[in-house]
Amino acid sequence: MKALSIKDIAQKANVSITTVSFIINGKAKEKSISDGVIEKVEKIIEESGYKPNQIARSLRTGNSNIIGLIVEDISNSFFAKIARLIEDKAYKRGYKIIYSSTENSIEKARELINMFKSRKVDAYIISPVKGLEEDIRVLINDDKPVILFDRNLEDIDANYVGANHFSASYQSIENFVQAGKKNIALVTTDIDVLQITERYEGYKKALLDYGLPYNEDLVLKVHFNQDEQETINQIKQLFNNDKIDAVLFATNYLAISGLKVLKQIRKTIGNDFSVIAYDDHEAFELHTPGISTVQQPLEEIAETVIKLILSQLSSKTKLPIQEVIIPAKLIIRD
Amino acid sequence: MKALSIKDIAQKANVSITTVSFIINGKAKEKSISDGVIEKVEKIIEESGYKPNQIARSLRTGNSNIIGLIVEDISNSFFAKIARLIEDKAYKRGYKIIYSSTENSIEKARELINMFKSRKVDAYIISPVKGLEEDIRVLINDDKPVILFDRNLEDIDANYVGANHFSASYQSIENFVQAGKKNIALVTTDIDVLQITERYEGYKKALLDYGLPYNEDLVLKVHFNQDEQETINQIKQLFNNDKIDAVLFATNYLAISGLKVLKQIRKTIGNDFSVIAYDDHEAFELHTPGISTVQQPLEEIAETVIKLILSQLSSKTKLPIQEVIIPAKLIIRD
DNA sequence: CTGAAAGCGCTTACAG
DNA sequence: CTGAAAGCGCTTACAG
Repeated sequence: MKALSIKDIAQKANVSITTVSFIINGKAKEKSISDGVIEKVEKIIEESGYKPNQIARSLRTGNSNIIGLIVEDISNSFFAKIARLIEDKAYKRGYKIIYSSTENSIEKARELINMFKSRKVDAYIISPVKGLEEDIRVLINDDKPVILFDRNLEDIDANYVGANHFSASYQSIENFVQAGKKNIALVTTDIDVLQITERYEGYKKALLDYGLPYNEDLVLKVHFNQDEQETINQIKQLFNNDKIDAVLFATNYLAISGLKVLKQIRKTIGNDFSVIAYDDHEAFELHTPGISTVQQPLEEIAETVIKLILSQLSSKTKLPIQEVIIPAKLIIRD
Repeated sequence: MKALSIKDIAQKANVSITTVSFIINGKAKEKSISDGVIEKVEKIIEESGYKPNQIARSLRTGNSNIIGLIVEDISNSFFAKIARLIEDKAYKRGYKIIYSSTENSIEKARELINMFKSRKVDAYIISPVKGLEEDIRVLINDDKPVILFDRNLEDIDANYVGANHFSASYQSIENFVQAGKKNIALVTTDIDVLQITERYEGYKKALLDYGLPYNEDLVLKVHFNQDEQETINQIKQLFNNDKIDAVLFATNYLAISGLKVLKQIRKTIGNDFSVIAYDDHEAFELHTPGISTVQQPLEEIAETVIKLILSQLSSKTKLPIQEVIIPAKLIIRD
């Protein structure tokens, strides 16, 4: 059973495929097709269940009504939630999203961009890895709308939407200091991307401003791709230092590993030991006591990304580059 | 800057596009192209960075090397994890995955199938909603490989991979009974899909087998699409009944709502009150005390799905329908 | 050993 | 008010 084509519809209606095409694309009025013909063709399309072949349309027009979304890991709840919000919003505007995970690998990211390119996606939303600058530049030179989100790249002039990681991290430390904490640890990763280094800078700057010494022994940078067990071991070792009275986890999955450690070594979170996690997670609200978190405004990020993409998609001329920095919110729980 | 086409490569190499096409598709030997020509063309392709236009290829061949994955909600960690595993495995075999969420709406599911159809995906992996039977039947009649997973549909003969929900639910209740529980509650949803009704049936059968009465007041069926606050209120009301000494939550998000209630009403989980949650979640391991869960073997489900899809994709003839039921595991924590 | 040509299903500039 | 025809970039049956 072969699918119907525009030719079949044209034959059934006794008109040319040109006429059918105009009607399908809402250009009937503009091309002054008579009302009778419009009605007849629409009825036949309706009855036959004909759906235009999008592949053929893409080949001809060079676009696809598809936006490519590249994230680090779709199974991370931060990305899963952002993806879902972006999908919803794009869908309402007639765009579909296809997404894929880079797993923080340049090669995989590059392959994904190539795949999207050869599928002629109309625009790219990318949570990039370092080293991808050149590939992104090529897309931009090609006049493809590109929005980076979550993490920016230093050597590139691209649209960007993300939270103010430096200031969120700074505020977290400030909060600890005001509660009288003296030995504040940071658990972060060794990936060299801005949204992580900014959290580190915020940590350092806050210590400096409040006259606390920076102590290397209190900073743990775990290797990005390592086993969780390895991470757990390293955190356990860090927590051997019982001077530590507060800790900021730079990502939600590090915080989860950290909480597992605390459970294992039976250290309780309370007045003597405070925790803040970067990026919320359902486990944090449920935890006893509740875990304070830095919350990025997911809804606002998704909305801004889609708005920027759509305005670029509908604009004939190249729009100026925009960087939108959205404040993150510190939620204190106990 | 227009992208290169096969024509450009043919011109540069002074051969026909037929020759280039054969070389790209690894048919050079079979078509006995001379080694010199192969080398020359491959060098030009390499140097120019030429990538074949997949859209054109799809239009011509009618397939796409893309598998469509339709889930209920990609931001649910069960689906996010399955999606990621399937993506990895498919990727290694040269297939890309595009995924999208139905949000349990027949209309959205139907639109997604149509979108995938018009994009000529090669195969479908679907976590279906009831009412989609006819649409799925059309795909199967069209000789498209289709695998349902997580939940099966009653009136349809399709390949299926999923956990044994009845027996997992039965075992959970058995576990409660053996611990001496008498008033075991069930919190589930009102969606009418097999994987949910089977959990309900398992609950009832276990009570029956162990001589416990079935008490309607102990079963809460919350409405699928309602606000979480509403769910929380209903669970709170259920827990007013302080005879209840154990509760099985039929999904992980219901369990999360339930744990929030327990925290609010300051009821502690322990000897007097036991909890089991269906589908694991990071929050459960971290919870104090740890929450026992029914774990579906994600890895095995993903692997089986991909295997079935690939064997259908590579088989010329229609393969017999297979239903693979994989046991779920009850993990007891405290 | 290699190529000319048809055709996949559309859109659109041009013609009348 | 409507249609014939070119062309998007490929693959492949056929011919030599």
